[in-house]
Amino acid sequence: MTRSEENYIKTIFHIGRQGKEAVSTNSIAEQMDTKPSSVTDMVKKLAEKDLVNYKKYQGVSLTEMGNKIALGVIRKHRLWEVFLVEKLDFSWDEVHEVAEQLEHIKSDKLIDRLDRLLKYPKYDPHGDPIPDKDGGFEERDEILLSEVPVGGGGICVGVKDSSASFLKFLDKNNIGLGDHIQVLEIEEFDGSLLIGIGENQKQISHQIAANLYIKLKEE
Amino acid sequence: MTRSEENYIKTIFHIGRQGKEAVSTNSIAEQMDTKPSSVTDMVKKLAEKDLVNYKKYQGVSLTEMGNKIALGVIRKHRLWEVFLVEKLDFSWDEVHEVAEQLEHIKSDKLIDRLDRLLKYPKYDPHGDPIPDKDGGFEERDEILLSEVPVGGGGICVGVKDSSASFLKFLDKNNIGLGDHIQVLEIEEFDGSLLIGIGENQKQISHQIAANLYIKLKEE
DNA sequence: TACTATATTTAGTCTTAGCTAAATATTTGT
DNA sequence: ACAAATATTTAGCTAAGACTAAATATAGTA
Repeated sequence: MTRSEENYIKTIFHIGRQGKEAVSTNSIAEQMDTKPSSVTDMVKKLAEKDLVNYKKYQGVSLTEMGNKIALGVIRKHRLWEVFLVEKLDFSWDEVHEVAEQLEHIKSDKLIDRLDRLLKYPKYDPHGDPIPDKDGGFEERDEILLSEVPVGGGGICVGVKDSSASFLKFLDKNNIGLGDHIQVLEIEEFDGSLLIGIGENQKQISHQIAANLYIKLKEE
Repeated sequence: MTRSEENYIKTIFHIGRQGKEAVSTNSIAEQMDTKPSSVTDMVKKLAEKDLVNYKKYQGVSLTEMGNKIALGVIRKHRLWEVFLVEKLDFSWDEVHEVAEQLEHIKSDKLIDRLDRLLKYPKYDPHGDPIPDKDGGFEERDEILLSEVPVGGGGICVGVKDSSASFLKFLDKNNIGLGDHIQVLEIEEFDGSLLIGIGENQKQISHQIAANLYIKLKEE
């Protein structure tokens, strides 16, 4: 697997939920900041290797094998992110770029030992689950804060958008994973929310709420 | 800098002592397991970028800039080796391959923080010095065990050959960095040595001795 | 349903970094 | 000093992965 092949596989996985859905040539091109024609070329090559299912004009999905590879790359990416935050004191908005490089390092031993060093973490710094060695996923039952009705609330467990700008915004506003959040009011006009977070109250836009994952309080 | 360019620069540095000496096209090709014609191509490209001094048929040396880049790559390589051994329990014969990949990761912050995590090590697991951020080297006054006269001795501080096979041999024979070694006899016939190592005595070939660096006991 | 807009693929080109074979320099040995 | 051996460079080819422009398929709408 070349670096480039791995990146295509990973992107196909991310766009079609877990690579099961067929995704369009254009969506891949857009996501990877490349041209549709380049995507077609690569997709043909991946189809040759039985990593994707591809029929002209019908979109692409991952095969069993392709899925395994995607999960492997994602596992590496997320473990490195944990490493960068836990061991090297990176902030959660700084890790992505570097992890994009580190995820392509080839060494099973390296990644197993890294996993051990980090004490087998289940989630990365953005709350995304880390696949285990066999590609097993721990899906959480979480919903977006924008879906929580007035009066409801829970623990903030993840972000949907993990762009640096969003993460920096959260830092600036003292919103982080593990925080207890309650929805106090929803503004009819623009969908903005008044939330209780810890001891404080805050007004946040609908867009913010639509990018925070909440685990509802049990029972 | 592409990965390939970095590897050429690094090789030129290693062959000509610190890149000062002009090295031949063929020696680069041999070291990198590639063809002389490929070396010529790349060397021209590096000369364009002012990273090497190159005159047709006269060999190659590093410029100031080329030297800086070489030291940066070597710094990264050796720091990663320390990380693999210290934090992930790799053995010293396993680190090279993985470090060859890790040395090309681009992030100043990453390498500075890694340095800090490892407590600013001065030497890698094979006893080779780690350049500091500005390319500063701490050269040790060390000599090869094969150069030590009968009766002399000191501390084993490094290996010249760091191939996996040699390092495994040393492990098998309980010879490691930090060991105190004394030369008791040198066999005329084949140059093999009888050495005292800790409490024990051992017979080793000239070839082994010619690949162990010794720091002579002071005064 | 037919026409138009959009999505996708094909064909041909470029760059990087390799290669082989042939040409040319340099070095060495007598 | 000159021929033979060796080292190096040049020329032309290849594969991966990208691009542009042109061709073709699909989808949306009147």
